[in-house]
Amino acid sequence: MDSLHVTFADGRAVDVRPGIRVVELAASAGAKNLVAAKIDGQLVDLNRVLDKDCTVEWVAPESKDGLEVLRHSTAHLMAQAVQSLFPGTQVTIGPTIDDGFYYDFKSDHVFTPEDLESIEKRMQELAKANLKVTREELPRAEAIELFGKMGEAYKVEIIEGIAADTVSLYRQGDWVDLCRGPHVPSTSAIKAFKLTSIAGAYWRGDSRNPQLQRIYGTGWANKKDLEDYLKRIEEAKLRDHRRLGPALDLFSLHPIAPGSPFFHPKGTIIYNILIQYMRDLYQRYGYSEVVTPLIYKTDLWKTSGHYEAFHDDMFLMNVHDGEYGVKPMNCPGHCYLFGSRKYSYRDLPIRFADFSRLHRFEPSGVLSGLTRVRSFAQDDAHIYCTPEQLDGELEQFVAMTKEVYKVFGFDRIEVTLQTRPEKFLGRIEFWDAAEAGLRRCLERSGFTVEVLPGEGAFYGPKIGFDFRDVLERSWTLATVQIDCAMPERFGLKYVTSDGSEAVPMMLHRAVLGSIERFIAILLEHCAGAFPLWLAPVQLRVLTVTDDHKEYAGKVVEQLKADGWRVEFDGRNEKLGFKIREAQLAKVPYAVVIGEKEVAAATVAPRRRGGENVAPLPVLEFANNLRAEVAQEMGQA
RNA sequence: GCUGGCGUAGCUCAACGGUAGAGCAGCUGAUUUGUAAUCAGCAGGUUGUAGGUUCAAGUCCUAUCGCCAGCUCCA
Repeated sequence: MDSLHVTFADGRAVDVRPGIRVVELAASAGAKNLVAAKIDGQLVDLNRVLDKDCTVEWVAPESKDGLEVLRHSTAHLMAQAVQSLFPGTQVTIGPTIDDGFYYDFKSDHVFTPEDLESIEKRMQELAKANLKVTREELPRAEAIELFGKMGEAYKVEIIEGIAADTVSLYRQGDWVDLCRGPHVPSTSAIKAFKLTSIAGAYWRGDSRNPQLQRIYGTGWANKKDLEDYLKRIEEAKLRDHRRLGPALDLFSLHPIAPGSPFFHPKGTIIYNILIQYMRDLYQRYGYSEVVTPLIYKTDLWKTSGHYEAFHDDMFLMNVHDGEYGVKPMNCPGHCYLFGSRKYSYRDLPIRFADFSRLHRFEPSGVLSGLTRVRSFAQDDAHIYCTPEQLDGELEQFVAMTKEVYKVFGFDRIEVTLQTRPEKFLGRIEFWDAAEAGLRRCLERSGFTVEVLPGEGAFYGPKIGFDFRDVLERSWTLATVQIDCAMPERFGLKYVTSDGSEAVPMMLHRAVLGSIERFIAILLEHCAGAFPLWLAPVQLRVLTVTDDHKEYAGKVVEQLKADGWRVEFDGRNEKLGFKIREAQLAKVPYAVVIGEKEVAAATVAPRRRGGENVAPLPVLEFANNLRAEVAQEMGQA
């Protein structure tokens, strides 16, 4: 065979000599500005040699694959820079992540923010030096010897874990790293990057292992994309609930109670509306709300299994006659409630809803605004049902979740199925049945699902509905979990149709998740501009001059009597100033009252954002508001 | 909890080891104003806290609390 048949992505085909390198093929095909190629669907270096008929697809730096390659190569460039500046530093792993990359190092030197600047500078020099990036393959044993000689203990450990006979190395200049690749053909292809932060990270992600130093960076195809990204991050910070919440006077945090938010009057309005919204849904979905104790003797959690698994995360206290604990979750209490009387299969399902405040002693390092707190409430409920009712209950939960998220406009949901962890309670056959039930439910739900093996709770598998905050961090809001342990541990029974006793199925579920976390995500989702039905202040009545205060006062009373949350701004200020303040406070409507409105007995509403509504009588305005709320809540 | 960074007025930020300052917010007064900032004046601080070094500490050191980024964990 003296020629190879190459087919391009656009359908064109050429015959080329065997042994041609991809980069030469690109040149002859007129393809420019490439970082890699896909041969038969597999991402490869441009220096790869062609030895058989194949299809070829070019990978531009801006493409998803291109950025992946580029960022990976940038991570290598960073590692090279770090090792040249700080001899003795060992490299470990350096993968790409969303928008960038990181590399974990073991070094006696402690990296500082100033170091990032010098590392960046060295990276730029190395990029400019246009070092050829070359791939070579080495037998496993030789690679182990090579990295062993270099003092790269972590790399040796990685290679020892690789099953293949040969491993691939990448060289650029005098620097070499173990890597699967592919990489850019030369360091000069790396044009736009920035090192962003330093953090600690455990080797292989295990806190029992040595802690490494991780340097994060972001990398892009060109300077403009980099600038755009940095700008996007800056803008996202403006939507951060930790900034917006206090600025809008919704909540605050004080060192006197770390991780335990104070909700101000305006934040409390939102808090209570969310709970009321769930209560209304509960009415429709057949839940029964209960109120249960906050503090229990620790025997409760010894029975449930939480004491052993959760001990360090609980607020415990010794009081007079023994050890008590503040509840970190509602389930054990609900089990007592369920067990306190005899239920028949005819009573099931029983759905106990509970908005109790929960306390968990989270490690100080994980506390963050409202997303990770030590004191919170959930729209929590536990469902006790027969095995036959399981699928129906799961289906109902998914329907409820979909209904809720539609109202809030949450569409970027990531659904995960989290299965049995290494440490678990209960019988394996329960777990298998439970996981099968969750899988059936998800298959019918239409969601794209990611399975996270071993990530389930210690008492059962779960489905998580995750959302991202403005900084792209993922948080679980809704969750449904099947309990494979607690009903049995608490000796729960119900009477079946044949008069015998059986252990009920138990589900844990929340739609909003923690109210605190939900408010955080909601706040960032709408950038503080809450929809009318949720806005803590829905209307602000503004006077043009003092002459209009009397009529405006009557309008305020009328609107309040009609159930609206109204503020009155009758200050001696210019209208423009008051409008500006209402706008900055993100009040949905500024209701302007001047001479014309007094004369015509109307109001002149201005929507948040600037749109003016034609003046109309107060009651008519209120009717329009009612219609707007109904539409927001999907009841129109 | 671990690693690193940061704590100055209500907020955003200044201040070489040498008298803690500005803008906004607040208060007082003037101005009576039509859809995103009227003007003037006043007040505001044990520089997170506790030690230490120094003639002198917001600045240097130690401890501690909190916050931020990430890791481990998690609604």
